Amino acid sequence: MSKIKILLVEDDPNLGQILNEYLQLKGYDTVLCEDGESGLEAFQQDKFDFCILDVMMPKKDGFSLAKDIRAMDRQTPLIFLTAKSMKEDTIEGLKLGADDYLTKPFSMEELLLRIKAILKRTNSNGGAKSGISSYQLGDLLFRYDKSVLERPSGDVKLTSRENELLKLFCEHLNETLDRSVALMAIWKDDSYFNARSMDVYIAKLRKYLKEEESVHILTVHGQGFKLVKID
Amino acid sequence: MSKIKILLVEDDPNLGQILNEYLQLKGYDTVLCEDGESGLEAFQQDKFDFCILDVMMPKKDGFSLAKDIRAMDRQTPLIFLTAKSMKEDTIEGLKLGADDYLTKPFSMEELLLRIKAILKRTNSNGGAKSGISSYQLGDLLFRYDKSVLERPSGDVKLTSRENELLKLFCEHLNETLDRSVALMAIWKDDSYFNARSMDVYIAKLRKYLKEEESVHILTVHGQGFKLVKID
DNA sequence: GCTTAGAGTTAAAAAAAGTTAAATGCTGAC
DNA sequence: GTCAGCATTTAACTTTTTTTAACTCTAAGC
Repeated sequence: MSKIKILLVEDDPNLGQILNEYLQLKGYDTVLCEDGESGLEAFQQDKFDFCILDVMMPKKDGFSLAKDIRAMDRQTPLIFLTAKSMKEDTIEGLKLGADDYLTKPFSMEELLLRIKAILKRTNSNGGAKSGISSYQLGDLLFRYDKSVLERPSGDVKLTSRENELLKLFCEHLNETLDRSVALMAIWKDDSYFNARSMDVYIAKLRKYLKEEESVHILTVHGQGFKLVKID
Repeated sequence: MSKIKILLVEDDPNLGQILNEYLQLKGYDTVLCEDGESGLEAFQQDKFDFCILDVMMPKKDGFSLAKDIRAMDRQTPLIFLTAKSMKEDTIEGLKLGADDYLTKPFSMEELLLRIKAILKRTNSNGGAKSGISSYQLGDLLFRYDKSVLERPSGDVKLTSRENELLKLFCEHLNETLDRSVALMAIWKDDSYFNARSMDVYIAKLRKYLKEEESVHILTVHGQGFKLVKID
């Protein structure tokens, strides 16, 4: 089993340094970023098993960063560090899908305990580390783990782009998925050509989903797409 | 617009009584239940716009009740009342989909503020999570979820602007919808050109609705438009 | 009744998305 | 290493959606 990889985003160089060294000492693989923007870049570049985000940071605060991370990925555990015990912040943070919350000052042991508790929980109850791995879409069953879309008329083997894109849609079921979010999540780069490439994949997915009446990808012009399931 | 209906579940008779009277005084329609089980029955019986649940209760605690409510209904706002500031509880509760959290003792004003804030938020961000996804307009059925207006003479596929605008009208049925409100809601920017663009869409919607005699978009000169349905 | 700002109508321009196929890139078998 | 086969990107072209513009009509104030 390889090392658990943690993204640590903390603007205070002292604290950041200390946390970073401590976590590495404890056997984690860490990446330390000094602000929200570089944190986002790092998250797009690599796969992480855990995120620790400071709330107050220059360029992009922790909540904003969490929102972007959550748009790309729904399950990576995420905890916030904050200066004061602000109830409003706690609630905001937790609604963004945080798993926990630490108020400064906190002890290293406390942080470690929280991390372990969360990893234990997410690893055990989800089976695999990567959360949900299959989605029911009417009569279709999308098996992300197997890259297959099981249909009454016959299964379709999905390519990795198709697979990732459909998963992203499933994670955002009935919500608009912004073009840029999808592009950054899958292509790691929001550019004209990648956008056109995505359009091609949208067409492919539509073709695969065509036989299921209750499921549609509809386009939100100028913004993105929405996978809609009607119950 | 009718009164907002709140389900209040609180086992302490004193606090329950006080909250109930206060909320009614403030113009809400309330139903008070003394335990989780009767709370669940009440929720099954009626439609509510808001739920306030005590966490510690006999028969069925607030979390269990919340879970049951969420199983039936994903969007009705829901806040918890709890005796102590227990972080674990807060997190559990928010993961069940709570919108907020109040620690006893709290002031009536605080409760009221939270309720208003949440209602405002959930009403405004309509987009993805808003409950209703289809509207009956005489013989026409507007299916927001599918972006389709179903008419006896044949269905019309709506573009995303048409879809959003018609939904906004349906949400404001028989009320004047201000130009600026619609522009901000859909175009995110209240400017001359967007206003003219909207006028073009008004014309399109009128054309689509023409065959249904009982439904009209009428203009309120200098202010906005009003979707009127005659029963 | 005249004036004017707001709204209605229509069509063209511009931007975004859909479609299809060819070009390119990648991977694994040989 | 080379080649076949598939995945992905690029490209050219089409269609749809949205915006802009020009012109007309109407309501409200004077």
